[in-house]
Amino acid sequence: MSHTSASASTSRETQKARTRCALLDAGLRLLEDKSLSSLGLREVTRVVGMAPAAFYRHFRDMSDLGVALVDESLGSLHAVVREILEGPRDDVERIDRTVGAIARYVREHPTHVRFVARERHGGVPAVRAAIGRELDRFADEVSQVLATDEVSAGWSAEDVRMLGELYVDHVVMTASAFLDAALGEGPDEETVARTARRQLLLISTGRRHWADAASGAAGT
Amino acid sequence: MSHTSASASTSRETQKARTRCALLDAGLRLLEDKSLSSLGLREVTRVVGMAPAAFYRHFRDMSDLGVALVDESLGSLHAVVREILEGPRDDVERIDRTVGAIARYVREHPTHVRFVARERHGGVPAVRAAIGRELDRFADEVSQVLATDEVSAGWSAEDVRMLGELYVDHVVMTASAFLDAALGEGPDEETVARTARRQLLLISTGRRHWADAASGAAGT
DNA sequence: TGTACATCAGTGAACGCGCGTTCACTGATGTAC
DNA sequence: TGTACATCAGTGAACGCGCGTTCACTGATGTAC
Repeated sequence: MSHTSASASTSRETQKARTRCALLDAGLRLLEDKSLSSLGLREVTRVVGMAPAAFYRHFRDMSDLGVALVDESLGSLHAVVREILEGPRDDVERIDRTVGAIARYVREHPTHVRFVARERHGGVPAVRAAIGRELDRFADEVSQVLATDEVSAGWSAEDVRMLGELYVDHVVMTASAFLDAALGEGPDEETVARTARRQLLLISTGRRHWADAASGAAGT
Repeated sequence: MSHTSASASTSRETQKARTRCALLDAGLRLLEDKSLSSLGLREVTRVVGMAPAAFYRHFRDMSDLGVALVDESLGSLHAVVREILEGPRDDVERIDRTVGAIARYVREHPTHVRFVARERHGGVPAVRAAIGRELDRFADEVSQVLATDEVSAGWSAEDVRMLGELYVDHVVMTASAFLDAALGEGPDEETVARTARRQLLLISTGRRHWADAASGAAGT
């Protein structure tokens, strides 16, 4: 056995976890005004206050640290998505809840949101892939719940999925807009919220009347 | 006068323009697999085959070159947007035209699309601002045309604008999805096109029935 | 047309700097008995 | 409990390298007369 007791982590293990966390925090902070591909290993260790070589005890390279940041960022968002989906299904109420939850999430985790928005199409393939995979899982989850709504009766699986993707993309756009608002770029928070609510309402309206349109243009 | 004739450019001027263009081309090519903030001045001049110092005859720094690339990229997209907006207004036809035009644009200018998608939230403030400004202009243009559609009768200016933004955001998302398809990441081109068409159809449907929904939730 | 001068895109050498990675090491923590 | 050994997170010095920027320069092109 490598442990003194069954589940308690040794002080060496916890210390290592603490350092790893410090590296992730420092990375995220530095990524506020630059992209991952231009962030240096030495910059990160300098902020943490450790020797550059120690970095390799935790990550293979910066791209590896980036993937860890994706897990951290989109993991915390997962709880928010669940919260939105589990509430009552009334259109307007669900929209208010969604936009409110996004606004709060951005306010509480601005650096995570910034990181994901920036690296989603960024220059580090492994990180791009990790983000794409997570967002895909969100679309799955959303689609699954949407499928059980009354208004989705008779919808093809493909149509439900395209709606789920539309919602997920819209959430990402809105989060990014809230972030700009928080930084004084673009419209203020209340304007972003109002626009987002109206856009979601419009999508909901389309959804309610989908049967008419879809039958007319089936198969396109 | 600084010219021999009134409007013909001297061979010195044309040569300078050619070199500038070569720098932009080289930059765009190199930006296929990295982001602007990690692209070096020496990398660009090396590809063009000139001394690093000559770079300064054309751009103050890489961020300056980036802004020039934004103008080039979104300038060429402007023609496409006009083309879409000027055709017939029938829903399905306009949707087909839109998705087709995006697919063609991405096929013809993949590097420009990649660049804009990547730098829209990238680490270079001046470039981010330039892209934001251009996309805002697109939203203006789109909104202006949407406002004259029959179905927009009675819409507030704010609602028309939020719809315009929804369309522009959707175009950017779709372009980015087409690009991934072209590179073998994610679903193939035809799947992307079908999804995009259905999503636009859903938005159109919502638009046609907006009067009902908007009156019920006015002011939110 | 010819000549003398001005302009300026591009050169090439030099600079100081911070980078990623390697290596043998230290010393605290954990393990075996 | 005490002792001898193993593990391994973190150190600090060293390396070669490519970077952005500067500078005085060259020589083709353009201008004035």
